[in-house]
Amino acid sequence: MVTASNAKDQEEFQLGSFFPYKVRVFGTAVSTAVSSVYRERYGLSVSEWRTMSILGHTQALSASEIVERSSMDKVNVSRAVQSLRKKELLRRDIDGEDRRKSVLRLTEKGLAVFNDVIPLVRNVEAALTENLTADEETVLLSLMEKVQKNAEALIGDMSAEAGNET
Amino acid sequence: MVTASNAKDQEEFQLGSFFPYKVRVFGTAVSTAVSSVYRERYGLSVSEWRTMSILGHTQALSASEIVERSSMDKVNVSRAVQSLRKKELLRRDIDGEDRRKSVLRLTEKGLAVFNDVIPLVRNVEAALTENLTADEETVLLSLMEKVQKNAEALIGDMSAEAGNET
DNA sequence: GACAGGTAGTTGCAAATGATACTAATAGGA
DNA sequence: TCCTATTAGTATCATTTGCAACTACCTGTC
Repeated sequence: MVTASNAKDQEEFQLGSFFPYKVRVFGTAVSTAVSSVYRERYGLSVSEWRTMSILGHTQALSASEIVERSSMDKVNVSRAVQSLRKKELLRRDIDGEDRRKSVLRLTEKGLAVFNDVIPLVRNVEAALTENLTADEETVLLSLMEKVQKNAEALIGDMSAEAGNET
Repeated sequence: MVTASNAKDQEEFQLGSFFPYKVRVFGTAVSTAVSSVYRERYGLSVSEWRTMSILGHTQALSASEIVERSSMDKVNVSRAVQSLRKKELLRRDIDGEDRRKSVLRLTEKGLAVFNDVIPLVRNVEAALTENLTADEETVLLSLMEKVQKNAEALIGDMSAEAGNET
Protein backbone atom coordinates (compact mmCIF):
# COMPACT_ATOMS: atom_id res chain seq x y z
CA MET A 1 0.00 0.00 0.00
CA VAL A 2 2.75 2.42 0.85
CA THR A 3 4.84 2.57 -2.28
CA ALA A 4 7.98 4.31 -3.48
CA SER A 5 8.35 7.99 -4.21
CA ASN A 6 10.51 9.98 -6.56
CA ALA A 7 12.39 13.22 -6.14
CA LYS A 8 9.66 15.33 -7.72
CA ASP A 9 7.29 14.57 -4.89
CA GLN A 10 9.61 16.13 -2.46
CA GLU A 11 10.38 19.25 -4.39
CA GLU A 12 6.81 20.06 -5.16
CA PHE A 13 5.00 19.43 -1.95
CA GLN A 14 2.72 22.38 -1.28
CA LEU A 15 0.63 22.44 1.85
CA GLY A 16 -1.94 24.68 0.21
CA SER A 17 -2.83 22.09 -2.37
CA PHE A 18 -2.66 19.11 -0.06
CA PHE A 19 -6.08 17.52 0.02
CA PRO A 20 -6.19 16.63 3.71
CA TYR A 21 -5.13 20.14 4.58
CA LYS A 22 -8.00 21.57 2.59
CA VAL A 23 -10.41 19.22 4.25
CA ARG A 24 -9.23 20.26 7.63
CA VAL A 25 -9.55 23.95 6.92
CA PHE A 26 -12.98 23.37 5.43
CA GLY A 27 -14.09 21.34 8.41
CA THR A 28 -12.81 23.83 10.91
CA ALA A 29 -14.62 26.68 9.23
CA VAL A 30 -17.93 24.83 9.12
CA SER A 31 -17.58 23.57 12.64
CA THR A 32 -16.73 26.97 14.01
CA ALA A 33 -19.64 28.61 12.25
CA VAL A 34 -22.13 26.22 13.78
CA SER A 35 -20.71 25.66 17.21
CA SER A 36 -20.37 29.39 17.82
CA VAL A 37 -24.14 29.57 17.81
CA TYR A 38 -24.76 27.29 20.72
CA ARG A 39 -21.54 28.12 22.49
CA GLU A 40 -22.19 31.83 22.58
CA ARG A 41 -25.82 31.46 23.46
CA TYR A 42 -25.70 28.69 26.03
CA GLY A 43 -22.06 27.81 26.52
CA LEU A 44 -22.59 24.37 25.04
CA SER A 45 -19.67 22.38 23.71
CA VAL A 46 -19.94 20.25 20.60
CA SER A 47 -20.23 17.10 22.70
CA GLU A 48 -22.95 18.63 24.79
CA TRP A 49 -24.86 19.77 21.77
CA ARG A 50 -24.61 16.35 20.19
CA THR A 51 -25.74 14.65 23.33
CA MET A 52 -28.69 16.97 23.65
CA SER A 53 -29.70 16.64 20.06
CA ILE A 54 -29.72 12.88 20.29
CA LEU A 55 -31.79 12.90 23.41
CA GLY A 56 -34.04 15.60 22.08
CA HIS A 57 -37.03 13.54 21.02
CA THR A 58 -35.86 9.99 21.51
CA GLN A 59 -36.02 10.47 25.21
CA ALA A 60 -34.36 8.20 27.73
CA LEU A 61 -31.26 6.59 26.31
CA SER A 62 -28.26 5.10 28.02
CA ALA A 63 -24.82 6.62 27.56
CA SER A 64 -23.71 3.83 25.29
CA GLU A 65 -26.72 4.31 23.06
CA ILE A 66 -25.63 7.89 22.68
CA VAL A 67 -22.14 6.71 21.83
CA GLU A 68 -23.53 4.59 19.03
CA ARG A 69 -25.50 7.43 17.51
CA SER A 70 -23.05 10.27 17.87
CA SER A 71 -19.61 9.15 16.73
CA MET A 72 -18.26 10.22 20.07
CA ASP A 73 -16.46 7.85 22.36
CA LYS A 74 -17.78 6.99 25.76
CA VAL A 75 -15.38 9.25 27.58
CA ASN A 76 -16.66 12.18 25.64
CA VAL A 77 -20.24 11.27 26.29
CA SER A 78 -19.59 10.74 29.96
CA ARG A 79 -18.13 14.20 30.25
CA ALA A 80 -20.90 15.81 28.27
CA VAL A 81 -23.45 14.14 30.52
CA GLN A 82 -21.68 15.38 33.60
CA SER A 83 -21.57 18.98 32.53
CA LEU A 84 -25.12 18.91 31.22
CA ARG A 85 -26.23 17.64 34.60
CA LYS A 86 -24.36 20.43 36.28
CA LYS A 87 -26.26 22.87 34.11
CA GLU A 88 -29.48 21.02 34.89
CA LEU A 89 -30.17 20.42 31.24
CA LEU A 90 -30.11 16.66 31.61
CA ARG A 91 -31.28 14.17 34.18
CA ARG A 92 -29.69 10.82 34.86
CA ASP A 93 -31.45 7.89 36.45
CA ILE A 94 -30.22 4.38 36.91
CA ASP A 95 -31.70 1.53 34.94
CA GLY A 96 -33.68 -0.74 37.27
CA GLU A 97 -32.84 -3.89 35.38
CA ASP A 98 -29.15 -3.26 34.79
CA ARG A 99 -27.70 -0.94 37.33
CA ARG A 100 -24.61 -0.25 35.27
CA LYS A 101 -26.76 1.54 32.74
CA SER A 102 -27.85 5.10 33.05
CA VAL A 103 -31.15 6.41 31.81
CA LEU A 104 -30.59 9.83 30.38
CA ARG A 105 -33.12 12.40 29.32
CA LEU A 106 -33.32 16.13 28.90
CA THR A 107 -34.92 18.11 31.66
CA GLU A 108 -37.61 20.60 30.80
CA LYS A 109 -35.00 23.27 30.90
CA GLY A 110 -32.82 21.19 28.62
CA LEU A 111 -35.62 20.68 26.17
CA ALA A 112 -36.34 24.38 26.17
CA VAL A 113 -32.72 25.16 25.39
CA PHE A 114 -32.68 22.53 22.70
CA ASN A 115 -35.80 23.86 21.06
CA ASP A 116 -34.39 27.33 21.21
CA VAL A 117 -31.15 26.35 19.55
CA ILE A 118 -32.60 24.24 16.76
CA PRO A 119 -33.80 27.05 14.52
CA LEU A 120 -30.51 28.85 14.99
CA VAL A 121 -28.37 25.96 13.87
CA ARG A 122 -30.78 25.22 11.08
CA ASN A 123 -30.30 28.71 9.81
CA VAL A 124 -26.57 28.30 9.86
CA GLU A 125 -26.93 24.99 8.10
CA ALA A 126 -29.02 26.66 5.43
CA ALA A 127 -26.62 29.56 5.09
CA LEU A 128 -23.71 27.21 4.61
CA THR A 129 -25.24 25.70 1.51
CA GLU A 130 -27.33 28.60 0.30
CA ASN A 131 -25.46 29.01 -2.97
CA LEU A 132 -25.45 25.30 -3.72
CA THR A 133 -28.13 23.66 -5.79
CA ALA A 134 -29.90 20.68 -4.30
CA ASP A 135 -27.93 18.52 -6.70
CA GLU A 136 -24.64 19.98 -5.65
CA GLU A 137 -25.46 19.41 -2.04
CA THR A 138 -26.26 15.79 -2.74
CA VAL A 139 -23.07 15.35 -4.68
CA LEU A 140 -21.02 16.97 -1.97
CA LEU A 141 -22.46 14.72 0.67
CA SER A 142 -21.97 11.58 -1.32
CA LEU A 143 -18.38 12.43 -2.22
CA MET A 144 -17.62 13.24 1.38
CA GLU A 145 -19.03 9.89 2.36
CA LYS A 146 -16.89 8.10 -0.16
CA VAL A 147 -13.74 9.77 1.05
CA GLN A 148 -14.73 9.23 4.64
CA LYS A 149 -15.07 5.51 4.04
CA ASN A 150 -11.64 5.45 2.48
CA ALA A 151 -10.26 7.29 5.48
CA GLU A 152 -11.89 4.90 7.90
CA ALA A 153 -10.50 1.95 6.00
CA LEU A 154 -7.03 3.47 6.19
CA ILE A 155 -7.36 4.09 9.89
CA GLY A 156 -8.43 0.50 10.38
CA ASP A 157 -5.43 -0.74 8.40
CA MET A 158 -3.03 1.34 10.42
CA SER A 159 -4.17 0.25 13.83
CA ALA A 160 -4.05 -3.31 12.55
CA GLU A 161 -0.50 -3.06 11.24
CA ALA A 162 0.89 -0.80 13.95
CA GLY A 163 3.68 0.34 11.66
CA ASN A 164 6.23 -1.83 9.94
CA GLU A 165 7.19 -0.68 6.42
CA THR A 166 10.50 1.16 6.17
CA MET B 1 -30.80 36.42 8.65
CA VAL B 2 -31.99 34.36 11.57
CA THR B 3 -35.65 33.76 10.86
CA ALA B 4 -38.55 32.07 12.52
CA SER B 5 -39.01 28.35 12.94
CA ASN B 6 -42.04 26.13 13.13
CA ALA B 7 -42.84 23.15 15.28
CA LYS B 8 -41.79 20.64 12.63
CA ASP B 9 -38.19 21.74 12.86
CA GLN B 10 -38.03 20.79 16.44
CA GLU B 11 -39.69 17.44 16.14
CA GLU B 12 -37.58 16.28 13.30
CA PHE B 13 -34.09 17.34 14.18
CA GLN B 14 -31.76 14.42 13.57
CA LEU B 15 -28.10 14.76 14.34
CA GLY B 16 -27.23 12.11 11.77
CA SER B 17 -28.58 14.17 8.90
CA PHE B 18 -27.30 17.49 10.14
CA PHE B 19 -24.91 18.84 7.56
CA PRO B 20 -22.32 20.33 9.91
CA TYR B 21 -22.23 17.09 11.85
CA LYS B 22 -21.47 15.16 8.70
CA VAL B 23 -18.76 17.60 7.79
CA ARG B 24 -17.17 17.22 11.16
CA VAL B 25 -17.20 13.45 11.07
CA PHE B 26 -15.81 13.52 7.56
CA GLY B 27 -13.08 15.96 8.52
CA THR B 28 -12.10 14.03 11.58
CA ALA B 29 -11.76 10.81 9.64
CA VAL B 30 -9.59 12.37 6.96
CA SER B 31 -7.48 14.24 9.44
CA THR B 32 -6.92 11.19 11.58
CA ALA B 33 -5.94 9.07 8.61
CA VAL B 34 -3.26 11.50 7.56
CA SER B 35 -1.94 12.73 10.84
CA SER B 36 -1.52 9.20 12.14
CA VAL B 37 1.18 8.74 9.55
CA TYR B 38 3.52 11.43 10.78
CA ARG B 39 2.48 11.14 14.38
CA GLU B 40 3.26 7.45 14.64
CA ARG B 41 6.44 7.72 12.68
CA TYR B 42 7.96 10.88 14.09
CA GLY B 43 5.64 12.09 16.80
CA LEU B 44 4.75 15.17 14.82
CA SER B 45 1.59 17.11 15.55
CA VAL B 46 -0.49 18.66 12.82
CA SER B 47 0.95 22.09 13.55
CA GLU B 48 4.45 20.75 13.41
CA TRP B 49 3.80 19.00 10.15
CA ARG B 50 2.30 22.11 8.63
CA THR B 51 5.19 24.22 9.76
CA MET B 52 7.68 21.78 8.34
CA SER B 53 5.89 21.45 5.06
CA ILE B 54 5.81 25.18 4.57
CA LEU B 55 9.47 25.52 5.33
CA GLY B 56 10.32 22.48 3.28
CA HIS B 57 11.54 24.14 0.12
CA THR B 58 10.86 27.82 0.68
CA GLN B 59 13.57 27.91 3.26
CA ALA B 60 14.00 30.69 5.76
CA LEU B 61 10.69 32.24 6.66
CA SER B 62 9.61 34.20 9.68
CA ALA B 63 6.93 32.88 11.99
CA SER B 64 4.37 35.32 10.71
CA GLU B 65 5.01 34.27 7.14
CA ILE B 66 4.20 30.77 8.25
CA VAL B 67 1.05 32.03 9.87
CA GLU B 68 -0.05 33.56 6.58
CA ARG B 69 0.50 30.38 4.64
CA SER B 70 -0.81 27.82 7.07
CA SER B 71 -4.16 28.99 8.46
CA MET B 72 -2.74 28.59 11.92
CA ASP B 73 -2.56 31.42 14.37
CA LYS B 74 0.69 32.75 15.71
CA VAL B 75 0.40 30.95 19.02
CA ASN B 76 0.14 27.67 17.25
CA VAL B 77 3.11 28.42 15.06
CA SER B 78 5.16 29.60 18.00
CA ARG B 79 4.55 26.37 19.82
CA ALA B 80 5.23 24.24 16.78
CA VAL B 81 8.52 26.05 16.29
CA GLN B 82 9.48 25.47 19.89
CA SER B 83 8.89 21.77 19.82
CA LEU B 84 10.52 21.36 16.43
CA ARG B 85 13.57 23.10 17.81
CA LYS B 86 13.58 20.78 20.76
CA LYS B 87 13.61 17.88 18.33
CA GLU B 88 16.33 19.60 16.34
CA LEU B 89 14.27 19.54 13.20
CA LEU B 90 14.23 23.29 12.86
CA ARG B 91 16.69 26.10 13.44
CA ARG B 92 15.81 29.61 14.43
CA ASP B 93 17.97 32.63 13.82
CA ILE B 94 17.16 36.25 14.40
CA ASP B 95 16.67 38.61 11.51
CA GLY B 96 19.56 41.07 11.38
CA GLU B 97 17.43 43.93 10.11
CA ASP B 98 14.46 43.47 12.38
CA ARG B 99 15.31 41.71 15.55
CA ARG B 100 11.70 40.93 16.36
CA LYS B 101 11.60 38.60 13.42
CA SER B 102 12.83 35.07 13.46
CA VAL B 103 14.42 33.33 10.54
CA LEU B 104 13.25 29.77 10.50
CA ARG B 105 14.50 26.90 8.44
CA LEU B 106 14.59 23.15 8.65
CA THR B 107 17.78 21.54 9.81
CA GLU B 108 19.29 18.75 7.77
CA LYS B 109 17.66 16.33 10.11
CA GLY B 110 14.37 18.15 9.67
CA LEU B 111 14.65 18.05 5.94
CA ALA B 112 15.40 14.36 6.06
CA VAL B 113 12.31 13.72 8.16
CA PHE B 114 10.25 15.86 5.87
CA ASN B 115 11.44 14.05 2.78
CA ASP B 116 10.76 10.78 4.46
CA VAL B 117 7.21 11.70 5.37
CA ILE B 118 6.18 13.21 2.06
CA PRO B 119 5.67 9.97 0.15
CA LEU B 120 3.76 8.52 3.06
CA VAL B 121 1.26 11.33 3.27
CA ARG B 122 1.01 11.42 -0.48
CA ASN B 123 0.04 7.81 -0.45
CA VAL B 124 -2.65 8.49 2.10
CA GLU B 125 -3.83 11.42 0.05
CA ALA B 126 -4.06 9.18 -2.99
CA ALA B 127 -5.82 6.44 -1.07
CA LEU B 128 -8.41 8.89 0.21
CA THR B 129 -9.55 9.73 -3.27
CA GLU B 130 -8.71 6.53 -5.07
CA ASN B 131 -12.28 5.71 -6.00
CA LEU B 132 -13.05 9.22 -7.16
CA THR B 133 -12.66 10.30 -10.75
CA ALA B 134 -10.58 13.37 -11.44
CA ASP B 135 -13.81 15.22 -12.11
CA GLU B 136 -15.33 14.18 -8.86
CA GLU B 137 -12.29 15.31 -6.99
CA THR B 138 -12.44 18.68 -8.65
CA VAL B 139 -16.12 19.01 -7.88
CA LEU B 140 -15.60 18.01 -4.28
CA LEU B 141 -12.90 20.59 -3.80
CA SER B 142 -14.84 23.37 -5.40
CA LEU B 143 -17.97 22.62 -3.39
CA MET B 144 -15.97 22.48 -0.20
CA GLU B 145 -14.52 25.87 -1.05
CA LYS B 146 -17.93 27.34 -1.65
CA VAL B 147 -19.23 26.11 1.66
CA GLN B 148 -16.08 27.19 3.40
CA LYS B 149 -16.50 30.73 2.11
CA ASN B 150 -20.05 30.76 3.40
CA ALA B 151 -18.84 29.55 6.75
CA GLU B 152 -16.16 32.20 6.92
CA ALA B 153 -18.68 34.87 6.06
CA LEU B 154 -20.94 33.64 8.85
CA ILE B 155 -18.11 33.65 11.32
CA GLY B 156 -17.27 37.18 10.31
CA ASP B 157 -20.89 38.27 10.78
CA MET B 158 -21.07 36.71 14.21
CA SER B 159 -17.98 38.32 15.64
CA ALA B 160 -19.21 41.60 14.21
CA GLU B 161 -22.69 41.34 15.72
CA ALA B 162 -21.76 39.70 19.00
CA GLY B 163 -25.29 38.35 19.39
CA ASN B 164 -28.49 40.34 19.46
CA GLU B 165 -31.46 38.69 17.70
CA THR B 166 -33.97 36.98 19.96
C1' DG C 1 16.15 61.37 21.50
C1' DA C 2 11.91 60.33 23.66
C1' DC C 3 7.24 58.95 23.40
C1' DA C 4 2.94 56.80 21.20
C1' DG C 5 1.44 53.20 18.58
C1' DG C 6 2.00 49.13 16.07
C1' DT C 7 4.20 44.51 15.07
C1' DA C 8 6.68 39.83 16.20
C1' DG C 9 6.59 36.41 19.03
C1' DT C 10 5.97 34.20 23.81
C1' DT C 11 3.74 32.77 28.00
C1' DG C 12 0.03 31.38 31.02
C1' DC C 13 -4.53 29.97 31.87
C1' DA C 14 -8.63 27.46 30.71
C1' DA C 15 -11.43 24.42 27.87
C1' DA C 16 -11.50 20.26 24.83
C1' DT C 17 -9.79 15.76 23.31
C1' DG C 18 -7.65 11.22 23.40
C1' DA C 19 -5.70 7.07 25.45
C1' DT C 20 -5.36 4.17 29.34
C1' DA C 21 -6.56 2.38 33.43
C1' DC C 22 -9.90 1.73 36.76
C1' DT C 23 -14.64 0.63 39.43
C1' DA C 24 -19.11 -1.36 39.55
C1' DA C 25 -22.23 -4.48 37.88
C1' DT C 26 -23.90 -8.31 35.01
C1' DA C 27 -23.57 -12.83 32.58
C1' DG C 28 -22.15 -17.42 31.77
C1' DG C 29 -20.37 -21.46 33.21
C1' DA C 30 -18.34 -25.18 36.19
C1' DT D 1 -22.35 -20.66 44.54
C1' DC D 2 -18.00 -19.07 42.96
C1' DC D 3 -14.93 -17.65 39.28
C1' DT D 4 -13.91 -15.51 35.02
C1' DA D 5 -15.02 -12.60 31.22
C1' DT D 6 -17.70 -8.58 29.53
C1' DT D 7 -19.98 -4.39 29.67
C1' DA D 8 -21.22 0.51 31.42
C1' DG D 9 -19.41 4.26 32.82
C1' DT D 10 -15.80 7.16 35.38
C1' DA D 11 -11.34 9.06 36.58
C1' DT D 12 -6.54 10.18 35.47
C1' DC D 13 -2.98 11.97 32.72
C1' DA D 14 -0.95 13.96 28.64
C1' DT D 15 -1.72 16.68 24.42
C1' DT D 16 -3.93 20.16 21.83
C1' DT D 17 -6.09 24.48 21.11
C1' DG D 18 -7.78 29.20 21.93
C1' DC D 19 -7.79 33.57 24.19
C1' DA D 20 -5.74 37.27 26.37
C1' DA D 21 -2.09 39.46 28.38
C1' DC D 22 2.68 40.37 28.05
C1' DT D 23 7.70 41.46 26.42
C1' DA D 24 10.72 43.05 23.01
C1' DC D 25 11.44 45.65 19.22
C1' DC D 26 10.59 48.90 15.43
C1' DT D 27 8.49 53.24 13.19
C1' DG D 28 7.00 57.79 12.96
C1' DT D 29 6.36 62.18 15.11
C1' DC D 30 7.42 65.92 17.87
